[in-house]
Amino acid sequence: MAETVIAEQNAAKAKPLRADARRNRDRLVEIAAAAFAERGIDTSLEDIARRAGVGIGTLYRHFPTREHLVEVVYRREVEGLCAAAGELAASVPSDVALEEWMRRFVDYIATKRGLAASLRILLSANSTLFSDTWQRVSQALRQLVEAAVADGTIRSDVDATDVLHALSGIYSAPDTPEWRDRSRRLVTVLMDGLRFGAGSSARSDGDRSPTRR
Amino acid sequence: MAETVIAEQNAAKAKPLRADARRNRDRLVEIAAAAFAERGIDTSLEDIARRAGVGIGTLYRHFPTREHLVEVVYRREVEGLCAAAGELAASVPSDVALEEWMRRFVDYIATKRGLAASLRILLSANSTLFSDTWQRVSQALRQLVEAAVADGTIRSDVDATDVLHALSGIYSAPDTPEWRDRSRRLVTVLMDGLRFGAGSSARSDGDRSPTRR
DNA sequence: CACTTAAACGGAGGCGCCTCCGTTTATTAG
DNA sequence: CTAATAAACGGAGGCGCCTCCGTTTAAGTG
Repeated sequence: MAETVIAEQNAAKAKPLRADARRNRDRLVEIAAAAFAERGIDTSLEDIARRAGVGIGTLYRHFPTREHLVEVVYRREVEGLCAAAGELAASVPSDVALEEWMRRFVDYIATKRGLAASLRILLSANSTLFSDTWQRVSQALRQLVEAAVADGTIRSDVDATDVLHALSGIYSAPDTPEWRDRSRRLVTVLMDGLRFGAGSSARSDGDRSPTRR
Repeated sequence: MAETVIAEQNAAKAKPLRADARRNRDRLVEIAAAAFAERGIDTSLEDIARRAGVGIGTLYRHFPTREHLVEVVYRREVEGLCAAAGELAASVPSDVALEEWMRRFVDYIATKRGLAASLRILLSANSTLFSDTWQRVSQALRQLVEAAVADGTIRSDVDATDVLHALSGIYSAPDTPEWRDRSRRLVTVLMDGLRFGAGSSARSDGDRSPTRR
């Protein structure tokens, strides 16, 4: 029990996987992600298989244990969040990209709140998973912060680590009903502070920061 | 999931429990202790009920969750170990009592080795349980050490904390096949060291310490 | 195409979990 | 001793877990 889950095979290695297998696997992960988010990490696997329209045997062939499935879903979500950093950076001004990404980060954590206990167990039983995802998130944030500093849209006397520390309060905050709103407000405050000492350029949107909600 | 298990109701409080109920409960704990030791913490609860000659419903009435049952068994065993300290102290010379108790401690840990992972989860999910048992064990050890120091059967420049530290290496040692023997040998070495600087009296058994197996 | 076969599928079945509730029994009052 | 009753019993039943294996199918081969 609680043995470390093997890291997901990074594409193209070992076996290409048959077309139907790939399809079923992807569908399972998708349905599972929705199910976990909606009904918690203890959702019936049989139910997930049913919803995905495959037999329970198929689910177990792809994911030998519940933990395997949870890990894959978790990694996929973290990956999605981090990939959004690149897309945002490419489509909106750097400070807006940073702000929007932090909001999504809050939303992401919000969906994980209910799973806290179970996730903690998973993460402590699988330290690779923990460090992998933490590293990935840091990297995404660094990309955004450095771009914004380079553009002069936020002050230059901060770095990604500072922002990460500022954000980390979000983790430790108690799980109250107003948690999400409070956290989003904190992001706004943080961004105002970051923009405050920014270089001369990029201040065209003088009304964005004070926006509430 | 993983909610803290309520501390066992200390005798005589709340409800005296009907005779048959008390009997069944005791029997369940006893059988469960054997089953956990023998087949691991994941043993089927149905099987435990079966062996105890009661219905599964009875088991669940007494122990609403698997964790409740495990906790009670665990506390009972720690209690037994610690109670042995008093008995030993009353029946054999103080240094022998200390030595024998440490051997039992090693044996006790040995039976818990296989359960390490599950126990860690239980202990981290229930900090009261952890501190309670740790405190209880320390107290038993202190009783023995102080008696032996007072008798002059072991050196007087050590205290229970020192011995506890010396013993704690046992916890961290890797779980190899020869673990038990090595640990027992360490206890012997430790005792020799403790006796070495002892007061004049109690050296009648000059051949006990060097004994190997 | 037809054929082959390794790969993938899926569900029946066995087992354990846990709840619910009709039945039995220890205990107390008379 | 008998009756009353609260407490305890215990197992059937519903559900989920997971394995095993007979059936189906995608993807090469001639």
